[in-house]
Parts: sequence; C-alpha cells; structure tokens
Amino acid sequence: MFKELNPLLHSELRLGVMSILISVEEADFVYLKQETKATAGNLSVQIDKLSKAGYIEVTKTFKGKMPCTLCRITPKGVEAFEEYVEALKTYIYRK
Amino acid sequence: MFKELNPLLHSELRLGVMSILISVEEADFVYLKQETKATAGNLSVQIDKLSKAGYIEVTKTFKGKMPCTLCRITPKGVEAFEEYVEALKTYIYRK
DNA sequence: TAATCAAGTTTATGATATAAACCAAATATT
DNA sequence: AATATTTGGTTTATATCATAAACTTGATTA
Repeated sequence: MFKELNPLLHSELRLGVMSILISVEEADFVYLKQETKATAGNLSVQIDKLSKAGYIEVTKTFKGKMPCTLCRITPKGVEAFEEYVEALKTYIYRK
Repeated sequence: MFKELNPLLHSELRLGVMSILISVEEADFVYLKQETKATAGNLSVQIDKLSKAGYIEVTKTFKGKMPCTLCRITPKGVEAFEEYVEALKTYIYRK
C-alpha cells in the first residue's frame, strides 16, 4: 500500500537541498541559501542533519579569504532520495 | 523555483488519508486506520485537522449499533491536494 | 579604529506528530 | 446477571523538529 516516507527527507528545506544537490552535484552554502530562500540558521541546521545521516558531504574551504561551505550528495544520499521519490508516488499515483 | 509545500498536507498520515479519500470519495474511520496503519489516536487527531481546514467532511453515523465516522473529501480538499502534488513536482522533477 | 558586512553556528521557542491513556457502548464469557 | 473484553473512537502528554533570533568570527569599508 503506502511506502514509508523517510522522515529525514520529508522536510521542505532538506528536500529542497537534496533536490538541488542531486542535479548539480556540488553547491555552496550561499547558493543553497539563495535557491531555497531559507534563513542561514535553518539551512545550517538542516545541512548538518543531512551530513550526519551521510546523505551529503560537507567541505569547508575558502573562496578568496571568505569561508565557503561546499556540499555534495553521496551515493547513499542519491539512493535515499530515489527511494523517497518512489515512496511519494504511492501517495500521489495511487491505484 | 521551488513551490511551497502546504504544511497541512506535508505530513505522512494526513497525506495518506487524503490520498485515499481522493480516490474513493468516502471512507470510514476503521478503513482509514487499516489502510494507513495508523493508531486510532493519531488518526483521530489528523482527521480533525483536515476537517477543520475544510479539506474533508466528517459525518458521524452508526453501522448497526456501532459508531461509524465517515469521511469525504471536499472540493477545497481536492484543490489543495492537487496543488500540493504540483508543488512536490518542483522538488522531484527539477529542471 | 570603528562600523559594517559576509558566512556561518548556536540557542531558544513554538508547533507538530505521535502514542499512551482514557471513555462509552456493545458483545462475549462465566 | 455480572464481569470481562472488544470496538470505535477522543483527549492528553511528550518528545521531536523546523524555524528564526541572537551570536560569532573574520574581512572590508568609512
């Protein structure tokens, strides 16, 4: 019947971040903030959760002298996202 | 870019309930409980929220001597569900 | 050198999902 | 007939979570 919705992905902001990362494969904090229209604090917290779950990889570098937090999706993250989409379909395209 | 996800529908159980009601147009409490595998308490709370939002209509009747809570989706509920699905697609099928 | 801005992080809070506990009526058991 | 159990729920308590506000650190500007 219905598949379970991974609670880590069933969150507007985290889903937005994952959605971006699955298509671009690398994005920095500032870009993610712009695209998702999130506040910095919220984004920081949610990036942390995705990172701790092993869904994304976070690298802290510098762009010139400014700090720059780079995010990339991991294979585990890709898998989780795809599973989440499959699960969603059981709610949306119910037969 | 991303469309907002109606928080009332962006909840596993409420989405499940709406998903059922959009296809069958009438279902009772017991059926919804079976299909969603929810606890009665949780289901009761979520049905109440959907009802207060005007997304579903709840009628309390009897089946024989046993109480029977019937739920039907409203036009407003159909619209909200369809909008939610459109919004979801901006996260899932991102161009 | 003081003020402002950029890029984040930490903390506080309010909302939310969920289950546990409860209730009332019907049915089954002794 | 009284008691226990089941059915169909509702109410209440709790723990988690999303979010924004407040803070930090270093760079840039006035």
